Amino acid sequence: MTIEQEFFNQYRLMYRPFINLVNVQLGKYQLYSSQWALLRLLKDKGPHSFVDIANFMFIEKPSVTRLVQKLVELGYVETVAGRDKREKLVQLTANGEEIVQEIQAHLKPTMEQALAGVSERDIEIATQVIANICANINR
Amino acid sequence: MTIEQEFFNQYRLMYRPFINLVNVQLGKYQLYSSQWALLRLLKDKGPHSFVDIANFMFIEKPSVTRLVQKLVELGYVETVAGRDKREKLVQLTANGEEIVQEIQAHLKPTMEQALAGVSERDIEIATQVIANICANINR
DNA sequence: GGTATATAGTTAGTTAGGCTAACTAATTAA
DNA sequence: TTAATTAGTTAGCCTAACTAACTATATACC
Repeated sequence: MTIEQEFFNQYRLMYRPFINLVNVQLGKYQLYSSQWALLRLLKDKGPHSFVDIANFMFIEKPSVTRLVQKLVELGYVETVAGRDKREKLVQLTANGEEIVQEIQAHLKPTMEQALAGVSERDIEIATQVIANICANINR
Repeated sequence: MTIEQEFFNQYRLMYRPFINLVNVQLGKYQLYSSQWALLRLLKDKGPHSFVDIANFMFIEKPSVTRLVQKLVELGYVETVAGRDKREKLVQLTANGEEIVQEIQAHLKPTMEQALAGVSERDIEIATQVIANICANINR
């Protein structure tokens, strides 16, 4: 097997165990990892329109609608008027801001344990490799 | 954001685009990436029981049943008697062996292009990082 | 200005790819 | 010989996406 195949093999193999682990931690907040990914995006980069979110997360608009609906129900995000009457911006509520911080702290030890024994340098390299692939794929 | 969070963020972000890319390539063979993962396991490591497959792929037994059913339909794998009357082993058919080789060749350029601009050394490091996380999570 | 086209978001229905619970058949331990 | 364990299956559920087709608003073209 080539090293490319080996990489993608390992990549795929890790996905389910990882998502399951995160989902267990998020259960406490009635969240799933997809919703958590959106909360993190809003926290890191501020309010976004539905289309922007779709582009950032590499998912389709209807998927964004559902994610946002659920997070609105939970009171973690809200929508406000955008640049014209069509556009809506999604942003964190005050409660959402708090919850994101809390979850981040809650997840930290789990993430650290998952990466136990891996040097910071190697984590950074792996992150960069994946970012490069993302860029290559979504060109 | 910590480097751990950054890594997992990137990791998750790449998943769908990658799987979609692979699935498009596999469409030609009426396969999805999950089925392809199983074919590759059988190719690399020979016949396995259902329980072994579940353990190797980190999925549950019923999921294995469905994967195998589909691959049997396609004529790529077959089941044979195992060590006792309960156990069944899954193995590639002659046709399956051929198809795996063909698909591997077909996927190669796509995989190489996805990893364009990434050094072999970094790919290996990234693979090792992910393997370590897998080991940490599934302990 | 009026019509065609494009854009933002929604709704409805489908899919991949998992899961758990509960089952049967065969095996092993008490 | 009876109870517990193990291998695989069936049925039904769930997440997290997808496409197609829709409404409402905005822009471009003649």
